[in-house]
Parts: sequence; structure tokens; C-alpha cells
Amino acid sequence: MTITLEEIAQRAGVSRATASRALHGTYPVKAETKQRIAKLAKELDYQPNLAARSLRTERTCTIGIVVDDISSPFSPLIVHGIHDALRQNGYVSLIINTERQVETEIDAMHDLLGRSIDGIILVESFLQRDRVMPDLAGKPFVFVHRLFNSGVGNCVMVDEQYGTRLAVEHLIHLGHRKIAHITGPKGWDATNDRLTYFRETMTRAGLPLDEALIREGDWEIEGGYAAAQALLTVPERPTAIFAANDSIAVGTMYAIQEAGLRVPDDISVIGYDNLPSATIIRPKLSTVTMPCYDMGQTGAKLLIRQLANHALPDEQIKVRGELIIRDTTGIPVLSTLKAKSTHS
Amino acid sequence: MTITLEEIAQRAGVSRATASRALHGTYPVKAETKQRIAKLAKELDYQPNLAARSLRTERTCTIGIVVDDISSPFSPLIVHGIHDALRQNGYVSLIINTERQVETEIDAMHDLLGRSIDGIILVESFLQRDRVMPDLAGKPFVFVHRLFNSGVGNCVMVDEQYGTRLAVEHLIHLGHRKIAHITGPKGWDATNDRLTYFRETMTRAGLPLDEALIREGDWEIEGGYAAAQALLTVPERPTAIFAANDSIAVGTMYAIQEAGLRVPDDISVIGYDNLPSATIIRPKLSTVTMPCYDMGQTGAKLLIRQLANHALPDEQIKVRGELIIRDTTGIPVLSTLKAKSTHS
DNA sequence: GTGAAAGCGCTAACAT
DNA sequence: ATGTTAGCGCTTTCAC
Repeated sequence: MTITLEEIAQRAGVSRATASRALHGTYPVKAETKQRIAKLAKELDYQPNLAARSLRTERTCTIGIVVDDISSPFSPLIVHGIHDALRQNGYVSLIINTERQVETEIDAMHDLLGRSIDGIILVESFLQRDRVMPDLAGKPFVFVHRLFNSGVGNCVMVDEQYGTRLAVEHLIHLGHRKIAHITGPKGWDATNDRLTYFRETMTRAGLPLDEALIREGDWEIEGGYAAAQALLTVPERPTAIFAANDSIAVGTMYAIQEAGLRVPDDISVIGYDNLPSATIIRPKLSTVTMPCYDMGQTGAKLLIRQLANHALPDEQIKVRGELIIRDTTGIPVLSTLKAKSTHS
Repeated sequence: MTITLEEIAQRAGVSRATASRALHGTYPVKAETKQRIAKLAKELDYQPNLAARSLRTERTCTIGIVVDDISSPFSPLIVHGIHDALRQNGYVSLIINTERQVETEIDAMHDLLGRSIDGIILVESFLQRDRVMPDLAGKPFVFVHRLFNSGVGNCVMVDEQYGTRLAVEHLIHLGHRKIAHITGPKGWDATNDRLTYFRETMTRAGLPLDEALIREGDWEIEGGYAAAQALLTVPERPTAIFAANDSIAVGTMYAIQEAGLRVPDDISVIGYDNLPSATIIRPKLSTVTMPCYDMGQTGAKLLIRQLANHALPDEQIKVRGELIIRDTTGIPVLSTLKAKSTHS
């Protein structure tokens, strides 16, 4: 029923070996024979049996993807990037979803090893968070993550310094001086990074750092809302708020609007991630992209390099997002006037 | 280096065949031997080589998933459901992303066949849209889709009649009589279905059908916004609007709020899909869920049944969503009063 | 430049 | 209840 190499070889009047060589193009085969075999293969729609091939070669052209949550807002984009890069190089992937369970992640690794895959990409791995290096029987692996910055082994991370600067400098260039920051929850590398680089950027620009303008959020709308309400009561109200992610930014906008103020006329808001919420809310949210697709591609390419040459040293790569200016950031005209009149 | 069955057999002092049988549990093996082998396998962390196994059995316990867009709002949820059901049955999956290109979809099928997978699930397939049955060399396949209702072959669809009734009857039970509908764009089965069942539900409830209260949207916020603006100008303004999806509902809310009216006090709004936007917007959107996860699970289970018995007849299964009541639907008190005062 | 032959690790039919 | 044997389809030495 199915076409085997044997079938092709017989019809072409050659041995299986020759047919195999002809189709691979790596060994010398007479040009004429080669063409005849190629034609035959095409006509018969020959599909090499990959199980047989990998039994022989110990390569499967399949890589495993271990992902924290395949239906989160970020992971599908990362997986998309991985897929595209793999496909261009003739690889496919098996995906295992860990539901953010460390045990599932470890089980998944086992499973994948049994399937004799060539390598593994771990997306938002909990092993990596805990700085644990998985044991993969010598198979190459790459970490891709947004929220941890361990920088151990082969990994692709976000350039948080670059992204934070894009956001904060955008506000500074618009003329803002009193800029508040609503952070993510404690204990996340991303929270620390964005806060650190917020401070750094302010200082670099020679602006004062008012600790009263730094509040903690929870990555969600609710936390952003509460933190922003608090910010609106400080004596020297900020003219702009840098939210550590888009959900916080949305909550911030609700708090501002509910207080009877306008975005961006009274207070500018900028987010981080560029999730769909940024274009659902009105006015549309200015933000910095989380370069998920790019990270996925970069990770897959890194793995492919490692696959080609196992001796390569580990690489840590940072990927940069970009600034998306929409309608929530503007010149601090009105606020400044108001502030002046209050003081006069 | 890697542990083979041979290794286990030798250490246990039995033949490969016995070891194989012991580990499978289907053939009779002396209990004591069986235990010894199982223990050995565990100790040595034996991973059967699946390439070798499938070369022999012509089964891979791998199924292919062909998906329109792996980073769309819906497909990851469907894939998640598929994954969970597969995993429970010892299957894993290869995913191919078609980027909504028919040629890519056809290529993908070829690719997958070469990988000797056991079956295929096509998510939101363009072949199915065009009522084309793929040729899979006799391998079972299942369609899962939200937007077409072809009902050909093995397929899992949405029960649009049920979902639409949930939404519209919710409004009717609240006391609304003048209910508008903003449809999806022309040419989609989902658009037609929701419109048809909207009419049906209104009629069943003995309510008048005002064609002026039916407007076409485009699945997006902008289209919903424009359609809703038009609806606000009709003489007998509706007290409730059923939007064919959540994006349209969001646009509708913006139009209502911009006109100085309140949701739900002046006009109730209900969406369809239960996307993240439903909980981003304020007030939070009442809606009907698109049962993606459930559809994925159902599709995978259907495929597994077909895998177990190829002779099974095709099945068409409809999956039901559920009503999510949030804050955009209420009793038409104020509107009714206003309407009365206008008439007096 | 090509063929013969071995063998990857496993399972299943056939013996015993 | 267990061992023997063949073979799945392919690649890759080793000959010629």
C-alpha cells in the first residue's frame, strides 16, 4: 500500500542503497540515475518512513516543547515563533503542557526522551526558575522565558533594561518629570528588573526619585486600580504612570477616569507587554511589546545551532521589545498648569 | 548508553520476548518474572524506543493537529483540550500551523502522513469550509471548528442554536422586548446561525421582529461601534443588544457610553465567546462561552474512538456553551420609563 | 558509482 | 509460560 524505498529502487532498477543516496544528494550518484529516482519518488508520492529512518540514524527531526500553559496570553506566540523557525529547518515539534506543575514538567521530559526527540525547548520553565538544570541524556535544550532572568545554560530572555528605558524615556521626552511606577508583585524577576531599570532611567535623566510614586500591583487590573487610586491622593500627583504590565495599566486608567480625570490630558499612562487589552481599552494604550514571537524564533534557532554542533558553548540571548505609541501618552500640558495654579 | 529491552532481558535472565510481554501485561507471564522485570525496568529507567516500536506496529501513539493559527484567541484553548484528552490516553501530538493558507494545510497533511502518525485533528480547517474531504490514506481524522457548520465527516461544532437562545432568552427573561442584534459579517456560517436563531428565539417568545434592529458588524470593535451608533438613532430605541461576538459587544458599549447612556441602566448588552475582553471592559460583559476547551476534548476523544475501531461511522457532535451573567445585562427599568415619558 | 549485507530496537507468529 | 526467529524500512559501512 504505502510506497517504500524498496519499491522505488525496484522500479528504477537499482538497489535500495542507490535510491537512498540519490534522494539524499550527499553521496555521489550518476546524475542520470539520480534524476530518474527523484522523478519516480515524486510520481509515486514517496514518503520516507521516519520511524525507520530514526531507528537507524538516531535522529528524528522532532524537538520537544515543554510549555507552562499552552493557552496563556504569551505562550502561544512564543510557540508560534518556535514553530516557524523549526519548520524552515525541517523540524517538527511535540508539545507538552505542564499546567505550571513541576512534576508534570519532569514527567514531560521523561516522556519526550522516550520519544527519541533531538532536543527540547522549555518555555517559562519552573526548573529554570529554580535554577535547576534538567538531565536530558546529553540532548541539547534551550530555555525561553519572560519572567525569570536566571541566565543559566542556553536561554532566551527579555532585555528588560531596554524595554523599561523605551517606556520611561518616552514619558521623559514628552516632558514628564513626576513619573510614577506601579510594579508587579514581589518575588518576580520581571518585577525587580522593571523597577530597577525604572529607577536607573530616571536617575540617568537627572530626575528626582520620589519613593511615594512607586506602588506595588499584582499583574492584574484590580491591583493596578488600587495602586493608582493611592497614587492619585499623593500631594504631588504624578503626571505620568509607568505600569509594569498592560493589565496594571488598564486598572490604572479606570482609576484615573473614575476620579474624573482624563488620560492622557491629565495623566499619561504607559503599559508593558502589548497584549490585546492594549487595543481593547479606550483610549488605546501606549506600551512596550513583549517580543514573544521573536523570542520563540531565537530560541528555536539557538537549539538548531546546538543540534548541528553539540560542542557549542551555552548562549544567553536577550531579545528587545519595541515602543508602541498609542493614545494614552501625551504632553503634560494641563497637569502642569494645574500644578502651577495650585501652588500659586 | 541507553537502556534497551535486550539489556533488561539479559539482566533478568529471560528473552527479549518475555521482557516485552511482561512490560505490556497483555500476555500471560509468570507473576514473579513479571514483577522482577518491572522492577528492573524502573531501576534502569527503561524508556522503550518508540521509533522501533512503531516501525513494527505501524502505530505511533502520535496524532497530528493541523491548526489555522496557533496564536489566535481560540485555537490555543481548543488545542489545550485536545492535549489533555490525548495525554490521558497516552497520545502526544505534532502541531502544524497553517497560517490560514489552504496550500499549507495540504502540505501539512503530507508532512504528517510521512511522520506515520495515527490520525489527524483539523482545527478550523479550510478544507472543511470548502466541504473538501482530505485524503489520508485511510487514517482517521476529525474536524473541530467554530465558524463553519458543514457537518461533514467526523466533526465537532458549536451548538449555535443553544448558545444564541441562552443569550437572547436571558434578555427576554429580564423583561426586554425591543432587542437588537448586531451580526457578524456576511458569508460566515456563524453569522447566519446566530441571526437565524436570534429570529427564532424572538418569535418563539412571541416578540415582534423589527428588522430595523438588525445591523451588520464585522467581528471587530469598530464594526460593532458603528452598528451600535446606527441603532441609537432609530425612533424606537432598543433596550437591549445581542452582539454576535464579544468584540462587537465592546464596540457597542463604547457607542452607548459615548452617547451619554449607561450600560445596563439604559441599554443592556450581551456578547458571545467569553474572550478576555469581556472581563477587561467595564462594566464586565455578560456573554455566552465559546466552549473551546470542551470542543478540543470532544474532538480528541472522538478521534481516539475512531482509532480504536476504524469501522465506526462518522459522528457529528455539537458542543454547548454556557451563559455568563456579568454586569452589562439588567432589567429595562429606566429605559422603559423614559420611553413612556417620551410617548406621553 | 553501485550493490550486498548488516543492523537499529522492538513485537508477534510460531514453536515448544 | 517462555524462547526462537523473522522482519518492519531505512542508512551506511564495506566491498567491488
